Amino acid sequence: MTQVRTRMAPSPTGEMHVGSMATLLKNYAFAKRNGGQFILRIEDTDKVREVEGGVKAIQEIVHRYGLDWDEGPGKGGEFGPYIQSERLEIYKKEVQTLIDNDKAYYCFCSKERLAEVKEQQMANKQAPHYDRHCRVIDASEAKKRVADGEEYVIRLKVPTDQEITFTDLLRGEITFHSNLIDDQVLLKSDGYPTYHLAVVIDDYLMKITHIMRGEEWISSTPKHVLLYQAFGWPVPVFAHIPVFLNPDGKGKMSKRKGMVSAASFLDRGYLSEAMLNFFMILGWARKNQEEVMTLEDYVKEFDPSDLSSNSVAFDIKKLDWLNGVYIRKLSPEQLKEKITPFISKNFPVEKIDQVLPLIQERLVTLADFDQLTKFFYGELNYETDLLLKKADSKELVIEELNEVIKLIETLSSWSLTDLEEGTRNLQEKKDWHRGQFFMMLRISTTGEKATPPLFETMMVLGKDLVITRLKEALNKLI
RNA sequence: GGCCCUAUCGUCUAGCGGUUAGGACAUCGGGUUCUCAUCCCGAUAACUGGAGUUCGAUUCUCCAUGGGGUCACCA
Repeated sequence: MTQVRTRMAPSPTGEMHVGSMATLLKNYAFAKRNGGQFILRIEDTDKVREVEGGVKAIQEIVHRYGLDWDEGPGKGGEFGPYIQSERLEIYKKEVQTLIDNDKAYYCFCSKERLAEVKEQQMANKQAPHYDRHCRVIDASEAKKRVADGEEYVIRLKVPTDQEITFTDLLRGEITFHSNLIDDQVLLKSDGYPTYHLAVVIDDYLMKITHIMRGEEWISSTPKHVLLYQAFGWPVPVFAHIPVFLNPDGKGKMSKRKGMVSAASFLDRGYLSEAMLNFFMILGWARKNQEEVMTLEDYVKEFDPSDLSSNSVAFDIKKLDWLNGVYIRKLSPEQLKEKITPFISKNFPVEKIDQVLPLIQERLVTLADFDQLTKFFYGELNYETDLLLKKADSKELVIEELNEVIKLIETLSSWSLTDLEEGTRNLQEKKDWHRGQFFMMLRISTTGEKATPPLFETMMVLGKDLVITRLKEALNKLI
């Protein structure tokens, strides 16, 4: 049994998409499950679209998700370098063997001519494709034109009238007809390889056994198969993973419909563990049907052939639920550490240890912290009418407030039991409507209709602040 | 539009010829409770359609329809 080796090969052209991270997870898990290696390779062959710091950002986001690679940038490995722009000589050498074996040819067509051809084809309602204008150029003539310094690209000489079949782990055999395949550019005029050339060469040289990538690559896979054949290399196992659809189930998940970068979810208060768990259960279910699972569980069970071959909607509601599950699992120390970046500058830090337990089960994302705690500091701003809710009269509320203030001022100690017992006794003795009374207190001390339990909240606020706010409420009424 | 992939509740799925078609999220009820949340209980809700194959099709085959992907010197 040969060693399982998987890889993820992102390009540094922008922030990594959640779909890419989900695919990366699958590659990671499958390699780990089989005791193999997971390789990270940077596909930076598009110098036009590359963004500054992109290579570094890729490594960072993988680490932020709690994952790592066995070989790749920053790690090394015996099949390096793992950054394609550092492998240009390899591609040039390999593509030359293709030329020598008549599997590829030089093309001198200008971009203008290509555009014209395309326009013509569109006008005739034909599918746009390269018209193979340069395919017939004699090899020696081509060599001469290259030597003369004429600009060129190298194209794949796609065979005619041939069926190209490959096996996809999720779907079985997939067949394309070669006549429908374009003579793909392999080497660009700037000397860089295209994705198609580089991916085949690198996957072979890096001994990748299983190629798990997005479904959007299915239609270019026959080109890759042709290349493997042209090189005389064995074809690896393919597993094309379904794409994420927008939460509404319409169309491939895209920037147009919201934030899609893997980093943005973390920045919005989703836990990496919840994100990973979410990726796990989108399009796959473990044997016992349980949905909350650890990376370890997943690695033990994940098999790409069990993946659903249908594209799946990115259901934010389910993610929210999972995130809540993971937040509730956090120890006080873990929660404090993870939520720190989301704490407002105005929040009184000395109260954090008291506040966190009160809001933990109420957090959907870590970013909810502000909304849930803003009444612990700063001015309250609520409609006076709220104080009167369900009350028979304004006078009653005024009486209630006066009595509670008196009670709190004479409390022997500021303790939860004293405060709660005293207040409850007062309510019972006076026979005030319970719901009305407690809601009125909640509004006057927090300005909110929904808060953590009232007495715990008042304890955290402190005696002075509670009295101040009760008096402010009173003032609003008189 | 051509080519390729695909089709079970609103969503993610289990099912791999015979099931009261199961679970999770969401939704809606109810309970616990000072509100919200948590937690517990319950309910609504699905095999896209049509031909075959078969004693029998959600399950196998074909067609239609729907959905998705892809058609660059981008990955």
